[in-house]
Amino acid sequence: MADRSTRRRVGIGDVAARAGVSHATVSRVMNGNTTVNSAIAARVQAAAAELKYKPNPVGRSLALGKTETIGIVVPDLSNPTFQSILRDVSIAAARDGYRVLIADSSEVSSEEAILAGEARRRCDGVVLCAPRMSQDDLEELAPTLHPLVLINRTTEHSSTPSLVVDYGHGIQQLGAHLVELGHRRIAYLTGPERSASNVQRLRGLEKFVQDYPEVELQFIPGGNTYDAGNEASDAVASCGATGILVFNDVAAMGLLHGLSERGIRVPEDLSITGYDDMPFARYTMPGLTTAAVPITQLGSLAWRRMREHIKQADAESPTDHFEPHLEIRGSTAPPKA
Amino acid sequence: MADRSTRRRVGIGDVAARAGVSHATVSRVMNGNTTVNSAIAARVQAAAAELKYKPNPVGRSLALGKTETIGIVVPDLSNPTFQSILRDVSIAAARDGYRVLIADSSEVSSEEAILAGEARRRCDGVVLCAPRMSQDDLEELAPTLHPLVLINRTTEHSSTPSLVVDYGHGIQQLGAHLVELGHRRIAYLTGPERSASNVQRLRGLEKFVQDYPEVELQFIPGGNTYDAGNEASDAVASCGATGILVFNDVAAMGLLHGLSERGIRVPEDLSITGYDDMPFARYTMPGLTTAAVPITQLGSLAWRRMREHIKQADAESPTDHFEPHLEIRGSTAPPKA
DNA sequence: CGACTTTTGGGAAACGTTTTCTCAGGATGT
DNA sequence: ACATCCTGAGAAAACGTTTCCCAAAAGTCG
Repeated sequence: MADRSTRRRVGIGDVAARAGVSHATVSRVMNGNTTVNSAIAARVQAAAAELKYKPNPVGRSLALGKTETIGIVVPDLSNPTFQSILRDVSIAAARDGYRVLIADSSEVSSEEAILAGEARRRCDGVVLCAPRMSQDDLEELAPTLHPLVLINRTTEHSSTPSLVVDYGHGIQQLGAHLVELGHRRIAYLTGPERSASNVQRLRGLEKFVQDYPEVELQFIPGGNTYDAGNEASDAVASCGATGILVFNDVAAMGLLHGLSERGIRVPEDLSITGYDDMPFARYTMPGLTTAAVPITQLGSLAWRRMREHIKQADAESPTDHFEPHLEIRGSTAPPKA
Repeated sequence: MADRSTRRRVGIGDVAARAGVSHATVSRVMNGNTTVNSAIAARVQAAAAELKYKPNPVGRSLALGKTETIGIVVPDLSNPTFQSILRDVSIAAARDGYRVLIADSSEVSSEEAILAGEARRRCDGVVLCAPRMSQDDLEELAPTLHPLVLINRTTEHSSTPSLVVDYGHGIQQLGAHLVELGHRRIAYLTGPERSASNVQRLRGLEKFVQDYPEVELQFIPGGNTYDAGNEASDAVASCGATGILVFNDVAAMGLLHGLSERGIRVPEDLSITGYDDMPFARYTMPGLTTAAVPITQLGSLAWRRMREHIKQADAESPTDHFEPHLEIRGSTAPPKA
């Protein structure tokens, strides 16, 4: 079985034998340890090159106690927001020689804790996007996961860096925008009920109605998918509002499509806003007025925080805030007289 | 340093000590080996549970020679096609207890081989999407990567399963669709020059002009991004063609937007087709006529092939073909008289 | 009740590295 | 010429598992 003439991977021992030195020396050379005679080093390099030796990362990880990999837990990889985060984290991490292991919890929040734990065991740290996890579960889980970076969540225990988007503020801006255009009857097409960012939007809307007592705000159950937005079309069409705040761009696009099929024109008959400013938001017709989340900075900053905590367990753990800004496009206009 | 009272992770040894048995027995219990007395097994289970013991996957991987992880190399995670593949592969693999490590080559084809090699060393197999890699490089690389599954590429050496979309056929269908609508002057807005799937489209177009000698086909340099499509707007507007075949949906959407800004109406003034049928293609206004690539089957089938080869190195290696089908929406119509 | 088989669990090797410890030998200083 | 320092490389331990090999215990059969 240990037949080395057959297809066994070339190991450090093979290089050592070929260069006529010990394992240890080969290891030293491969890791740029300078305490080795340059003539021998050259011989080892040559042997390694001839055999095309590459250190086995698993053995390396075991000895070093680190994998140079981080895990990222997302609720749904088909969601553009998480795709974007994943991509940016991955690129930022790659720049520092780290890789990313993905764990898609498929929106099953009970899986998130398990997946995160498994990921953590395989990786040097975890980036956790768990919008639905209860706060209690999060508080319990977080300490076991360090180094940990949270996206859009925070914990009591302050040693975990968080990156949070101020969803409440963004929705207020969108609401204010509609009011300025003259809308008084406004509806919010909600997101997933237990989503943390949906709750933030609801809080923002509470403030919004305080600031503008003249508006009449109603809530229509929605979701965070195209289909959810699309299926809400009838409810939206008959609700009497002239301006619709939709949970996110994806649902807004579903709604946009549904309305167009019903002959309702946007923005002439109804103003629609999205949320996120995902890449395609500008490509709808009309372009979607939305709150732009500066998602690009988010991924790379997440990695920066992660790196700091990997290097130094007690690094500072600030909560980074991201302010969405209004992106006004064609889907909003003054209401019909 | 090996101070076990401080924050060291609980290992198999701790469980063994607590249960009053040896490492070996704990390992047997954890792996469901039935040759262990049920009373002792229960004791071990209890000890493991009390200590919250979870086997260290790195040690496990080293002993077992497998990581239960596969790598996936993609040229660009912001491309919806690869996002989709990644997601589906990830979900399918997760169902069998495998994880996915991502490697984004950022469109740098010289990186692809290196990334793939590194991924392979860390994983039990690699799914490779390398549309730009030269055939020679691919032939040289492929044997070193097994188990390997190729997306949209094939190799001579027949032990590598491939999943290929017949891009040539799809573009012929799109062309035929335009001809049937009455278009005679048609342009192809090309993709990246060295992209394998672009080459396939070009081959398909050769056949297309043979089948329809009456059409006048011209080529306009484009790309695979929104911006590339958008920037080609002027060239497209002034080329005299009435129907435009665009490399993919993303570029088509960029073009659509650019044309709309210039006051050119689609499909009244110009018919546009995309390619891929990405999720948003139906949400543009007008909806994009496109060749739908059955991308969902692709990811899960890729995993199935991978699993077969992980289990059994000499498993069959078929080339799976995917036929795009025409998806006719609002962006195509008869040309102006 | 003894010989022979079967269970069962421990010891030790294996997986492929890195790193500490140790010591040989050359250089240096006096 | 001798003691001392330093350099550099090998031996061995460590990382955390799984699994092979064996011996002891237990069971079976005549």
